[in-house]
Amino acid sequence: MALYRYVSGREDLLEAVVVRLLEGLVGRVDAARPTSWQQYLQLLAHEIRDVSLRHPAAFPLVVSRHPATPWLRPPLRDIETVEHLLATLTDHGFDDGRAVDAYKAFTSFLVGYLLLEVSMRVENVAAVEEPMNEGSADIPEQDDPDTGLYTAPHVLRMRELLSQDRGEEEFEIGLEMLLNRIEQSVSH
Amino acid sequence: MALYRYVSGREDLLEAVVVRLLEGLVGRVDAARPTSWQQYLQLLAHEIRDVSLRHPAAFPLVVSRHPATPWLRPPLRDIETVEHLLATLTDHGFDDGRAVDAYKAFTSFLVGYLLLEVSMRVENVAAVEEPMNEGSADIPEQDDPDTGLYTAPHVLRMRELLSQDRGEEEFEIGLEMLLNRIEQSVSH
DNA sequence: ACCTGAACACCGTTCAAGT
DNA sequence: ACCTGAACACCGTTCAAGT
Repeated sequence: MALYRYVSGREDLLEAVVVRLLEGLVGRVDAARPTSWQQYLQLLAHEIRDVSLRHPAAFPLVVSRHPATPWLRPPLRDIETVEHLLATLTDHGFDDGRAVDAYKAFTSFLVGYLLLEVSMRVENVAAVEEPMNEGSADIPEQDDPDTGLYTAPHVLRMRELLSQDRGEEEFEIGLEMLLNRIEQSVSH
Repeated sequence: MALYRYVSGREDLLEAVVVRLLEGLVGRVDAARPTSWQQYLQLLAHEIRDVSLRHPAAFPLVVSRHPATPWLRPPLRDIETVEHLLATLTDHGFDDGRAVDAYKAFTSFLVGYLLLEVSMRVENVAAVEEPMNEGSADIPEQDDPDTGLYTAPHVLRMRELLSQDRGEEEFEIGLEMLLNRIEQSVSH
């Protein structure tokens, strides 16, 4: 209860966690002195990915909490960060429309990749930490051959590939593709 | 309390909601008799987008609930749907590796775009429906010029563009780009 | 077969007392 | 200035009674 001296309640506490996770982000990107907008976005993307990997259980908060205003998009949830991003793109010759488009595509990309990457890890961690809170009875054990997999030969065959974690590679490829797309849009 | 006759508890209830939202999806895609894998993925993507737009408040559940097994990725959370997708890609000449890559990229794309699109709508709806549960005191009104925006000229200038909802277009463009990328990977 | 009141555990929050 | 016990409201869940 002592926490109530520092935060106004549960919501405020969670908000503070999110702020804490993201603080210093822009500063670290700046410190690396990127020379192109591509490098800038790449650095920023990796900083955020690092956050998500360091705090896999908390990262969903960053993504799912409502930002202060509806036009700020997770995981770039604060004005300072967005200002910095838009300013950087503008400096590199983006007009307003392309800059905003790039911001939106960039945030969607980050949410899509990082949320799924992180949720995979959290599930496994949680499964180990809490020893079956309600048993695996609710969720049918679908890797048990007689509950459904035998009617799903493709899934069965590709199971190894599906559970393989190539997060790093996939992230890199997706990011590269995104940058290419933005590059094309910026040169008409 | 009468619900406890039908579901085993809160978790089970939420799971049932998710199942309900997604049911019939594969069937509707099938009914449209897609002739290429591109068309198949496009139909599937639009079906899921329709779900998210019809149920913006419930859609985050689809995305954030742990699927039955860690190698199933939201929003394609059940074996039948994934089997159908993998089978379709295989039929169209994908090897296992590319099929799985396509599945992963496809789900990441859907999560990224739809979660952000939907969260924008929910916030506005919620803001209207519940008349200020804790006042706007916690969240500093950042569109008020003297709380931060005056130090963020780019954000201020692009504000209209940022809050514009071009969900449909953005989704279409992103999907097109994704399909192109998969196409390239499939032809080496 | 289905619903419901009362009770319980649990969690977020408040407040009056403690140091 | 900071922490804490007791109390309260609220929610998920159970169970014994109701029809």
